[in-house]
Amino acid sequence: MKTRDKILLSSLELFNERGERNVTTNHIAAHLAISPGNLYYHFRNKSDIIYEIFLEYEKLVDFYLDIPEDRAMTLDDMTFYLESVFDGLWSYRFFHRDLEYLLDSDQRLRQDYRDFTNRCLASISRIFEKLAEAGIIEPQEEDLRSAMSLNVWLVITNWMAFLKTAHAAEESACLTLTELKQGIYQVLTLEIPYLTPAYRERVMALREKYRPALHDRDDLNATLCK
Amino acid sequence: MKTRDKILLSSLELFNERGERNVTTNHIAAHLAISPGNLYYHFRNKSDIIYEIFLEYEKLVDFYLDIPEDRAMTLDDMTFYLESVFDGLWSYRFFHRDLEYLLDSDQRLRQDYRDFTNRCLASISRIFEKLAEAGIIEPQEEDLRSAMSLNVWLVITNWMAFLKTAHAAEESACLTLTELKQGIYQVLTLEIPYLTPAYRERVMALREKYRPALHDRDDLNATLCK
DNA sequence: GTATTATTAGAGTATATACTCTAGTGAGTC
DNA sequence: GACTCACTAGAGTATATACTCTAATAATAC
Repeated sequence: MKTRDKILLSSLELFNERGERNVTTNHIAAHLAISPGNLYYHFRNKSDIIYEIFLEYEKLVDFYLDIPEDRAMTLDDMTFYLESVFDGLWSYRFFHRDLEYLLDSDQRLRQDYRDFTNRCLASISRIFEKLAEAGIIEPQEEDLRSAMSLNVWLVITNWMAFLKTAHAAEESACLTLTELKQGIYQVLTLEIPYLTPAYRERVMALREKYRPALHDRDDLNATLCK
Repeated sequence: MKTRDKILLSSLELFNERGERNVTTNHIAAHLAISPGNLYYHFRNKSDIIYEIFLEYEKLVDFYLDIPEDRAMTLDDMTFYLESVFDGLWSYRFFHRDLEYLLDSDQRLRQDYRDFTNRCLASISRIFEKLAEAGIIEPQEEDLRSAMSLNVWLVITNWMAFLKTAHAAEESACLTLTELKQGIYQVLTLEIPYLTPAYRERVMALREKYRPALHDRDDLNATLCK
């Protein structure tokens, strides 16, 4: 693997693990056992590394959220979208953590992220529309649909922060993809009132699969997360 | 005013304006025209300043979210809760921005914030319960009510981050309380399906008051925010 | 007044951080 | 063998950051 790609990979790994704020370019170089000079041969600065990682993230989510227009939408599609988006969020989880700072220090990123958000919102709204066409949810006026889409987006992008901050015993590193996907339970909660009678049972059953475990997770975590 | 209080006030002001990450103890001292030594006479370190500011924030929100148990809830109560919570969010807006980092660097804060979140969630849930008792929304099972409360919390705490990141032309400083309160529109969107026929019209009218302006706000901002 | 205590200034320190500069090395080309 | 060129090492730099230390001044108690 090329040094350049190794830098991107290690950076992402370290950022996700410790948070961008706690990872310096020297840390990245040390982690790869290369010199800082070498790192700066491949990237002009830290922002450039982050920007390239964002482009990957963007590409991934755009790929996941591609809506097929030649056929009706199924419940499986919806499940796929939810699972995928949370997968993406997990793989690039450092990003939303320090989002505001990152956008403040890179105007390119700010602009691109804005467009990205708008594309995501449009996709979510389109998914709702197609779910209605498929008779899974009741059709809604566009106004309501976009407000709902925005709420879905807010829940999705804030779910991880909630997990990491609301559970005292957990360190940041101490978070599993499974827990993250309990966010799906929250998203489906938003849909409940709009489900058609024909699909209500099936969606509720799907939602049940993601229900957070009831017991206090602290003990479990103690064993799971060293 | 005591130097100690001035430090807290200036810190909050600078944190809100520039973000905690961009404000050093030296900046705070310089802003007050006092020496760093003086600042460190009053506070052991930066974390202690942040912690005390959090305690204020916590106290304020706890005060706002006190639910009177001796009478029924009105629509005005609900409006007050929403307005107040967003006021609090505005006054201490730096806090949620760097939340994860702050909690990672101060265990007291982590524990306290966790308890704070849980109290807020309980209050939101209790508000829903009392809104149902008052015939404003349909009563719901506890399960659903707590999932809904959590969604409300996620929307509220993430609304500002959304505003600051989704609008490219806006600098962080460039955000008004009015815009922030459009978050109320989003929260009321969550309630729509649960409104009783008796109150539906009134709540929808209330919601309308917070609807975000339709036009592209960039031009307006250019004039409003220097 | 004198003693004590609270407060303040301001220079200083140890460490970290993002990034630069110079001097290479090694693989391929002619 | 001479030359090129992508790549790398590693020491070094300017600046910033959180925080400390000492000495001095103001406020208060007796």
